[in-house]
Amino acid sequence: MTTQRTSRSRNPKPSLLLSEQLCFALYSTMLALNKVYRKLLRKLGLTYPQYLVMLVLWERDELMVSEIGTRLFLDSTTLTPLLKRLEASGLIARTRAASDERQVIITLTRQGRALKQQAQEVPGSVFCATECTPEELVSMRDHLLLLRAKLFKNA
Amino acid sequence: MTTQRTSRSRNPKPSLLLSEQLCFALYSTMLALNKVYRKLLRKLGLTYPQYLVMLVLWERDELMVSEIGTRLFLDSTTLTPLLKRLEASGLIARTRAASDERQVIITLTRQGRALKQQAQEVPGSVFCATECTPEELVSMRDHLLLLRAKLFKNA
DNA sequence: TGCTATTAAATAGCACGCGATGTAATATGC
DNA sequence: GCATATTACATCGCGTGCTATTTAATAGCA
Repeated sequence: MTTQRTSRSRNPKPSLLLSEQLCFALYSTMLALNKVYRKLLRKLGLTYPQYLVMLVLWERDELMVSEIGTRLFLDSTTLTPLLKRLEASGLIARTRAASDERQVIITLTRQGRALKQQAQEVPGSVFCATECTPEELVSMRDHLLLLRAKLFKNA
Repeated sequence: MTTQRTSRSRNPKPSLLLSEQLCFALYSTMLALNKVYRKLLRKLGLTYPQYLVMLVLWERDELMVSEIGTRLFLDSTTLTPLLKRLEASGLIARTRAASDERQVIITLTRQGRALKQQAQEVPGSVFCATECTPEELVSMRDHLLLLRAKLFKNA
């Protein structure tokens, strides 16, 4: 048996205690966030990952599958079926690029562009659900982005 | 078109810009974290959610499914098949409680208890992958726990 | 030109995570 | 004591997210 120390003790060491772990805090907060989004996105007919794809396309239309993947840290394995569902919903179109037949270009349909109006209220609703100040949220975001970069580097 | 303001502007308002969003930072950091864990847990034959269940059981053995669920914020829909897989791996046993036949009591097997030794190195490896100071990690964890509580309240 | 390597996306299979629903055991109310 | 409600799990179906593999198109190069 090795000695367990909590991260609150004088000489903190990583432990197997669930309550101590940043990772579980991250994981379970993500579950909570998903719950909030599920409720908000239900009226838009979107899941959270689908919403993320729409956010990307509302910023810049006509992207390759892999370009969307780069922005969202997802690969074609995840995106291909997701994009087919968005296509089936009538929000996007998938067309092979003429210049390079390997590429599938994702384009917003009129309906997909129109959905942006309904989505405008989502960030505000999520903001309210967090009960945080903008400063707190920006601070957490920036710390997370730093952590994300390091985790990807060491993955 | 409504005016978009970034959260860096003087009067911050929640926006549809991906790069601005705490939620995407949380989501994508979770993906990165999962990558790190997958590599570490592969030699233990565990997924991250399975690892979480083992953490709970290593702290306290002989728990009901719903007690594990309460600790991990997961319900029987997720846990039942997961626990069956852990049972198939020989790490836990599932037995109906005599006092209340509705309850399924989860018990560690000898092999499940033994796995704790191999798991001892995991938190340290993850800690290294974060390249953060313990103080930074504790601070992020506590901010996340606060956020989690608020999100569950408003879900 | 023709052969090989690389790239973009898709497919198959597995493991979550959850909403909706079902089932069996226990608790409650009259 | 018996009908009803509640509780604890389980089942079904769907949508990710990933590993391993496949297919088709393009690039590179002798």
